Amino acid sequence: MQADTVDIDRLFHALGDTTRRAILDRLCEGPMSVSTLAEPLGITLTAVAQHLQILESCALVRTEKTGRVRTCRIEPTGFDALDRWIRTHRTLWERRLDRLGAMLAEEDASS
Amino acid sequence: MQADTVDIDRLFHALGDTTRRAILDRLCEGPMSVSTLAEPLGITLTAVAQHLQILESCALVRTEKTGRVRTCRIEPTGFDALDRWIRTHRTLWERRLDRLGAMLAEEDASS
DNA sequence: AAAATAGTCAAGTAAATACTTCAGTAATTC
DNA sequence: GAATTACTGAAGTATTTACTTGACTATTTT
Repeated sequence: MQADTVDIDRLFHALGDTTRRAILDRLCEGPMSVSTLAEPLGITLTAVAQHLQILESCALVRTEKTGRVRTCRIEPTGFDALDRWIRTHRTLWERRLDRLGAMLAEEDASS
Repeated sequence: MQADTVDIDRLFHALGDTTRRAILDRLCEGPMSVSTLAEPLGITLTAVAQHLQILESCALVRTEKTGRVRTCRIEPTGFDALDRWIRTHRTLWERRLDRLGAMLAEEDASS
């Protein structure tokens, strides 16, 4: 497993959870504290902090503590990595499907 | 949780596993049987079949049994759903970041 | 300085996940 | 028709995951 693979693993894992996607969606409204973020989620502050650690570990969120308040905001870096993965794989898959299509067309022509 | 959300949950979960991504990558070479697919993975046929069920349940793979052989191939439907999710969210996030940028610019101008 | 607020840390728990083994079944091949 | 091949199904296990509680620290507010 290469270094790059680990990141993609973490990214997909991070995004595979409804609560974490809800946190990301919420952060689209703008930067906010952990408590504010937690309020409508119906889970403990501790749980939210745990989710934030995961989101931060794959560069989907950035947080910064000032005084007693930790402010969270969206970080596009992780998102870019995901986008790159998708683009690469879409290309590979489409190339494959194109080849398949060409093969079928050839079969048709020769029948 | 809406129907759409369930699908995205399953998609990300499916892609968050190294073995399943390896299966997808392998299937770029073309359609192949479960045994052929399993051979270089170093896990049992049963485990591979379980992964395939997951990949099939979110339309990343399509399989078809003829005789005693089940042939697996890539299915772009699930991939399209993922791409849509990414595009939508990229837009939302970028819009937010633009607003932030504008706010910072305004601050600069007024100081 | 006392009380309230915002978050953190450690430990525990229930459920989910990625496997396994072993015993089938159905389709080929010899 | 006997042996082999390709897969399927049920059941079990170790690990991970998403949470919880409760005790703690550090920062504001009063």
